[in-house]
Amino acid sequence: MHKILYLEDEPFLGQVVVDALVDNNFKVTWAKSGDQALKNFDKDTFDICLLDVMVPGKDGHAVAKDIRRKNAAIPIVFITAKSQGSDVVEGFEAGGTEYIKKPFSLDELMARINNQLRLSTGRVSTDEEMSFGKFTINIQRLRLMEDGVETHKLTHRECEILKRLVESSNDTVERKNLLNEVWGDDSYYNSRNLDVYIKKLRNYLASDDSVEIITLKGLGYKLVC
Amino acid sequence: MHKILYLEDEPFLGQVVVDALVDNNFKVTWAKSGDQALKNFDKDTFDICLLDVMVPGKDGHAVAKDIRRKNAAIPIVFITAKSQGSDVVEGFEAGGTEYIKKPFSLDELMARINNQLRLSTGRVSTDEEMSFGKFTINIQRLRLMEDGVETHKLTHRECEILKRLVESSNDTVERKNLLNEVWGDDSYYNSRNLDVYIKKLRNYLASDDSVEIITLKGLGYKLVC
DNA sequence: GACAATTATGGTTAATTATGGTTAAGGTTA
DNA sequence: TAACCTTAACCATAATTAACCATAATTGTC
Repeated sequence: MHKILYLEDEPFLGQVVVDALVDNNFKVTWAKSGDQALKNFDKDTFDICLLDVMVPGKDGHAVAKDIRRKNAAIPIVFITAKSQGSDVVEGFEAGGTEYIKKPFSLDELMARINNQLRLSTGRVSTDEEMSFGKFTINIQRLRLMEDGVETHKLTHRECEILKRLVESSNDTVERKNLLNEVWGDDSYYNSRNLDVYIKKLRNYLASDDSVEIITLKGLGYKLVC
Repeated sequence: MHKILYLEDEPFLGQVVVDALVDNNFKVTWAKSGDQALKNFDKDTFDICLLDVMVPGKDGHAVAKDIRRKNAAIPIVFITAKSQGSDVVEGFEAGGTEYIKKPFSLDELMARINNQLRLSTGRVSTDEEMSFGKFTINIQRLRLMEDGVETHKLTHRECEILKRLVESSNDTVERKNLLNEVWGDDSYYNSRNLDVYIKKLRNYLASDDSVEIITLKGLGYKLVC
């Protein structure tokens, strides 16, 4: 989960953006003035800043300059109503890394923020792989391999669940946690759904006796290997 | 890649413009005085000159006259704060082929420079390019290259979608975001339409096994490489 | 505490629904 | 007209829901 510092004085727009950010799994600190933004920046650590330029008092550009002095690397995204070139230039001078003009769609906003985060964290791809028993799963490509040979393509649900079990291998994964992480809620139907996926995964893993998904009835599952 | 000679004495603006030029694939020589610009012009060969008129000492117009004497064809673009007609006339007399008034946006600047290059050499050059696996896409020219060799022309839609996937490579692009960004709405028909484009892109990318467009059913796509 | 009765939970398989894949036929526009 | 985009029709598969079965956990009774 990424932490974002958001500077916006308009309550309506601010609430809409905050909601969108939260939906997209950000931890949001919403500052309503430049001074408040800087105070928050000192108190906590953030992954990215989203600053509206036109706020009363210390504006977004001024805030950015201060932030940039303290942190040379953090991505700073500006929101502006002005669409003049000079404003963009000023923004880049202030240390901004991206610019969004009002009006913007929430999708566009999220795309730009994610893009900046990716750029800042280094865009290394690293095929993420995890091994257990004679199996290896490739998270990026949704593949299950046995002794290095691909045996199954996984669907993204299958992969999510298996990944979660492997992460905690030889340790219990609580059913309700699994449900909440994969589906976002632990309703009855999703619970039945999970049963179906566990069955599928057990079939995939049947060829290695040393690997088992153990049921802890009333609690959860444990992948032993 | 085109070589550009840039005369500018203001360090802030200069750095912003240099960064933008580099981002757009130019090799930049940044001179901070008229004399230095002329020295550089003699030492190297350039495809275009970008001269701020108002610099101390030998100004942009004077530099242009000298350059024009040595090279009758090279495009010269002036940057000026003055917006008076007389200044423009003087610029053209000095051999300038284009004029940009401060304040300007970087987009506008790039557009004018590209325009001049196109006029002078018959081909554009900023060429925003993105690479992944053994592929490179050229956004302006709508080309897909494999190991530097053009293999496909892309249509506008194909390019937009591929660009979006590459921007977020190894990360999920949600279907609804993709639809909203490319078509502006995520109606049923556009959704079927997207399927068709994904199919086309997969065909284009089939020759490199390390590059894949992964489907996350119910969620979106992910280009892994 | 032993035991069956009951209940809760998960297993298994199949049916249903939603989503995406594929190919081709219409439209549009330069 | 050719290139491109959109729509359509049909197919394939993933995700979900349903129905029924099995068993562990709990409860009640002696």
